[in-house]
Amino acid sequence: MDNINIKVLAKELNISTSTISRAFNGSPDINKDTKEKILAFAREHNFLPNHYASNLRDKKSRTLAVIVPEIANDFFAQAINGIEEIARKKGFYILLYRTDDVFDKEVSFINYLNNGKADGIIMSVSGEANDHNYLRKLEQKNIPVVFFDRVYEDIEAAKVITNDYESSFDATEHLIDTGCKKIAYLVVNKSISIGQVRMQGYIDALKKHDIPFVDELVIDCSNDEKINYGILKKALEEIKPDGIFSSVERLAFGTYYVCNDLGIDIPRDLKVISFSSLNIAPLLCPALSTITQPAFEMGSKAATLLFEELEKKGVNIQKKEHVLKSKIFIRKSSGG
Amino acid sequence: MDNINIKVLAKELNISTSTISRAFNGSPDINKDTKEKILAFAREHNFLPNHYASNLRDKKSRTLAVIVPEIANDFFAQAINGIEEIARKKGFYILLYRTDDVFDKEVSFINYLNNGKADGIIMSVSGEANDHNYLRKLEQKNIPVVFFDRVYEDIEAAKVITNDYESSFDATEHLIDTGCKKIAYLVVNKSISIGQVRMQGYIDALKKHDIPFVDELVIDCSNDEKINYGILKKALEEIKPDGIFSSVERLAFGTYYVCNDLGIDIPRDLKVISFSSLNIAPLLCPALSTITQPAFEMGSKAATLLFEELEKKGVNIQKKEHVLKSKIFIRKSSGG
DNA sequence: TTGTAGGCGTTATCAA
DNA sequence: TTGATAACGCCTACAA
Repeated sequence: MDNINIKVLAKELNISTSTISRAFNGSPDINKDTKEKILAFAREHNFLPNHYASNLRDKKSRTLAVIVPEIANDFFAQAINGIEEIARKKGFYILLYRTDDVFDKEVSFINYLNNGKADGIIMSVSGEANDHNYLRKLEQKNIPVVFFDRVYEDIEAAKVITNDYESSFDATEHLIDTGCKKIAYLVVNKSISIGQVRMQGYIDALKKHDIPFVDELVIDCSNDEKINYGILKKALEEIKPDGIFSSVERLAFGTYYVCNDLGIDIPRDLKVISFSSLNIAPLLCPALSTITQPAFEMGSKAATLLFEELEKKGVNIQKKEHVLKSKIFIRKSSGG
Repeated sequence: MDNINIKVLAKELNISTSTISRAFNGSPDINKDTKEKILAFAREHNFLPNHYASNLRDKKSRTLAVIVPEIANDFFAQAINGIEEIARKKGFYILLYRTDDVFDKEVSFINYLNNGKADGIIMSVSGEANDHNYLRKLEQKNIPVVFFDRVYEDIEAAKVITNDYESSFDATEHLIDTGCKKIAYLVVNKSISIGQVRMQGYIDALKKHDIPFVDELVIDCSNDEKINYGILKKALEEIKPDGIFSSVERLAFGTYYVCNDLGIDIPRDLKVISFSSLNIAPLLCPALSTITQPAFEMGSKAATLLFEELEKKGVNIQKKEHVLKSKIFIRKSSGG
């Protein structure tokens, strides 16, 4: 009995394949003893129904695709945990894909998902918007998508985001309150929606306090640590800001490194606050003030919304933005 | 043309299904023009061959299962990246599963994988060894397994580990060299192999320097931050070690928090070194001395070994331990 | 180079 | 409560 399957089992037990199948699917139409006999025999022979055959019949994979720009990142790792938590309760598994912020990888994976690999998709988008028709194809196939954190505005789907504008406004205002006059905004990709929203909060806070917005203070960085080091060093040396509002955790770390090397004292010479999901922000030198998104909750919320869509029966789910709140933690890096 | 498939395409194009199939599988037995016509038409109608049907035929899923205790953890996140890198090159995708260090979850997932969901498995095991027969079943199904970091000694499989004994010995000796007389060893689960190996390095380093091993200095912690805080606080207050060798990153952080609260000065009163994959260890207060495993490389090595097994043709792959080297970074927390 | 046809392993429908 | 049978969508001998 090498390649065991339902047919072989049926023959061995002198039972039909339908009955075997019923034993595995919690069907009520089966005698208890028969079922037990089948399951016992199956266990003994290490048999389980083949997923691909089942999926082919059911057109269901019980798999969720999760697409994120990076994995080795506190925010995304925690969000994945949140997704997994919900998925697990539903008996679903996670197919994980990392885009490295490369648009083409996102497109190719989405296209790959287009035929049966996953029942639904949860994603934080890679980058700036070009043509999003590759996502629209999913609709035709009834594969729902939920965005979290980084979204495409032009795609109709459930979206889980945080109150980025408000947090950014508050963070910037906090820096102003501590006396900063020249606050730089650090961003990785100015053009993606999240970078823009956060920048708008920054701009409006400046405006409220009659501080002119200076283009030069928007420091556009890359995904490469070394290049960023150069950019940040140059900015700190030449522009000499007295406050930093970083829209991305990594850039705050970069700032720390540069400050260490240049002998700039945080918070005396430079106050820093950053979006960050780092648990040990209090242990940094100095403790980093953070705007912390509820990463885990965002993940679980996104998964919950996805399951609502998957389970809907004719009823239409609200494809709208669901806003969760970030928390601001003032610590020593901004004088707290 | 709602539910499109190879048959529908065939009818539309007046071509047989086999030819359609050939167009998608890089078969040489097809006219170039025919192929182009088919692919163009398919693209236009947003068609791709169904994975489940293909997998069912081929008995291949082009999917790798990755099982880790946690995701929101620098070591595992980096290792997953390494795995993904290789998998991607091979056109494989990642099914991710987190065990939370719960043995039963590991068993249930492995059993789930037993029939077709993945072609191979890369795992860092959850916990102490009980009965590992659930893993042996995979062999029967020709689903290869590669372990990394945390392994089961009694299962024959390729294993990617680091020179833990040596690193632990060196780290402990380093603490001794800086003058520590009373070094505590922090561990989460004494009984799993990795905790034991690291402890042995610690013990042997003590022995070499004629420092008696004291059982009380082995601090066995849990997976719960709060409980650990209590354990560590008690240990630091009552046992008053002058050195800490932590086998797990999290416990070093816990130590930092306790020291902050108790006013214990690192490194003056207490020197600390820890296994850790934290990138920003230099930014901690004080900068943390670390034993850093090559997490990314471990992941990519594990994946490479797995593919060797998957691609083997009759040839037997060496199911042995592959040892990569950790690096020790001496920083301020241990007086560096 | 293309077409025919059988089967991959499962499950739902229908009949018994 | 059980069994026979026809799909699910694809791929690969084999034949043409």
